[in-house]
Amino acid sequence: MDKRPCNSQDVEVRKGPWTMEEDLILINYIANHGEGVWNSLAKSAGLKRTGKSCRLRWLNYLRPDVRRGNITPEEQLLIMELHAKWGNKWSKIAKHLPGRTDNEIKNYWRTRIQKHIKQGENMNGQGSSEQNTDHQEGSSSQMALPLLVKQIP
DNA sequence: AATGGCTGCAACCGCTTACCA
DNA sequence: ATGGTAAGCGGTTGCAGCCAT
Repeated sequence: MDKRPCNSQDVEVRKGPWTMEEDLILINYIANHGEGVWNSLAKSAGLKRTGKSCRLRWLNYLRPDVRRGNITPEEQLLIMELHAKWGNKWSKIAKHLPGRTDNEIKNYWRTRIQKHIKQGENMNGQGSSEQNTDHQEGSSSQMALPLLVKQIP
């Protein structure tokens, strides 16, 4: 993948944060034509973005059914249960949380839950090595689960 | 009021998987 | 059966905003 641009016309590829104008172009284009092959979609819509970038933006932010922020305690519990079961299979987990994206769940896990698990482990005085912070921690996250539900507002 | 550190989120990168000719 | 292409996925990074000093 990630081949060179096949013609010299599309030299300019924008990166970084999306502007409101770009968002609108993408939303309108998909509203009129639907999702398709992302690379050609990006071109046809006149966006100077890669198809990959368009897809990510659409799935994680622009889709009408995306719910943002305010992860409920129920969702949090579910995330933890599913993570204990499957590990870092974020997209799989996201499928069980309607309106939530894998990126959001991943971020939520890494920034909040993981931190609390570490704190919990430290409180146990184990000081256990940091190797098991990720998918190996299935068991430890399960143990920390009740603690977390109380701790996270 | 200024500033330095921390946190959380959006977006990118690189690898893997699925599909098609 | 094989090679090429697009999509999907997970990990990582950059940066804006917040908070403590």
